[in-house]
Amino acid sequence: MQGPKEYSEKEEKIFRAAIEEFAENGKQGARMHAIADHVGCNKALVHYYFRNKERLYEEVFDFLFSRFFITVHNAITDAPTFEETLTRFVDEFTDFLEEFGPYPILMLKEMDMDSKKKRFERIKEQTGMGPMSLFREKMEQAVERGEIRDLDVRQTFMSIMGECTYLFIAFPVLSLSNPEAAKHKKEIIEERKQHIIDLIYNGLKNKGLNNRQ
Amino acid sequence: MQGPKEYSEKEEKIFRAAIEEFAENGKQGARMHAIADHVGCNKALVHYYFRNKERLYEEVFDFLFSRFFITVHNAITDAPTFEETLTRFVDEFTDFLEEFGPYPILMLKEMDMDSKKKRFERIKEQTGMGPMSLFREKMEQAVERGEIRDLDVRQTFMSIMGECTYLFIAFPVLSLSNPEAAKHKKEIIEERKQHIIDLIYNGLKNKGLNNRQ
DNA sequence: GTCTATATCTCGATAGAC
DNA sequence: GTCTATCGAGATATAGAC
Repeated sequence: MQGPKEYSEKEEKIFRAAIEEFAENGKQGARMHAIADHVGCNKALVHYYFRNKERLYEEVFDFLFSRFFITVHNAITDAPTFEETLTRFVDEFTDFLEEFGPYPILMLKEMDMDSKKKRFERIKEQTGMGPMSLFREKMEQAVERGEIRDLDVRQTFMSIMGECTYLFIAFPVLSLSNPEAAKHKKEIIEERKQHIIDLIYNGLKNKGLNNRQ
Repeated sequence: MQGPKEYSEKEEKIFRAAIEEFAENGKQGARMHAIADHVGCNKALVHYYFRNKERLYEEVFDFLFSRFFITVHNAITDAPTFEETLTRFVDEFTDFLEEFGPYPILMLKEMDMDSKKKRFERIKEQTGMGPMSLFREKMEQAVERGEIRDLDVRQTFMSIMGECTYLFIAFPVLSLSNPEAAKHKKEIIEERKQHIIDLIYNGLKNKGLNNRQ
């Protein structure tokens, strides 16, 4: 994992710890001393590198947000079938969630509209077409060649994102009925990917007029 | 909306405000004075009724958690087709999320395993069979009568929950590209319900051997 | 039950030695 | 760059009048 700018080794460690701490406890719940402890240094050093909590949070937010955006963007590629496009998308987005947890998604609530809009625009400039437009393109092509049904693009996009994200939200509850879930996390994640691809692709697939009620 | 115990009028108002405040800002981010302000009373009164922040939070958690559990439980009913079972489930669960936001779901992360397990068991006693077992029953019946495919129950359950929940997580982002989203929230929610039911049911439906690749 | 005033505490932030 | 010590803001919590 790389930070957004060039970080010294210590700085990088602090930044990583900050990502974890914010992800675990939210903006307000995060504790500067917890970040310091995790790295094995003093609070003052965290302030030395990142000035204050607000700036540190913003830097973490920017990093995660652009990572998220770029991941989703890159995950939508050309492929001969929409099934393959979907497979790659679910695969890469889930891997992203595995690395950073569902927090990058949940963070979006914590920013005021203006900041969000600004950051959104800035990243869009860097990556060209937004993820949604890209996804729309692939879906519409698949509809045209008769592979899938003509469903609302936004809704479908939300469905995929939701199915992927939910595993990581529900994991603590999953662990209740299956205490060893944490051990088999990798396996569970791979199973989940397959299920999502199967269920969604089947839901989208065009089965011809006589099969559509 | 009813509180878990018998509340006096004022107590109930404070409790409601607390739900909102915790939902908006998380456990640590919530402010006692914000709750008091919202009700139009003094901080001291909040303490008078609920002793301290920790207890208040736990009471809110318990209330939301059992509401969630009971909603999901009641939403899974007998119906001649699985499509109807699914429709009712998506409808009721989404309404629950509309009322309380995605927070009840996210709160599950904030409790330690032991408390969670205890609360889980307690509610299970009250409601009899857990939601998952109920859902399993309905799905297996539908598989037997050839209505739907034989997919993993847990996975399918997660898929539905995820698709429903995500709208409320993504809403702040939705509002970015569509500033009037907040105004049409009701409409958007109803559209989303329809999409979810359509996509999932189509994904589950058994199309006969020759249509299964 | 409800308020004002205040005590107590937690945590972010800074000063200053090394 | 890194630490110790400490300040000060802001929040929770309590005491005590009404």
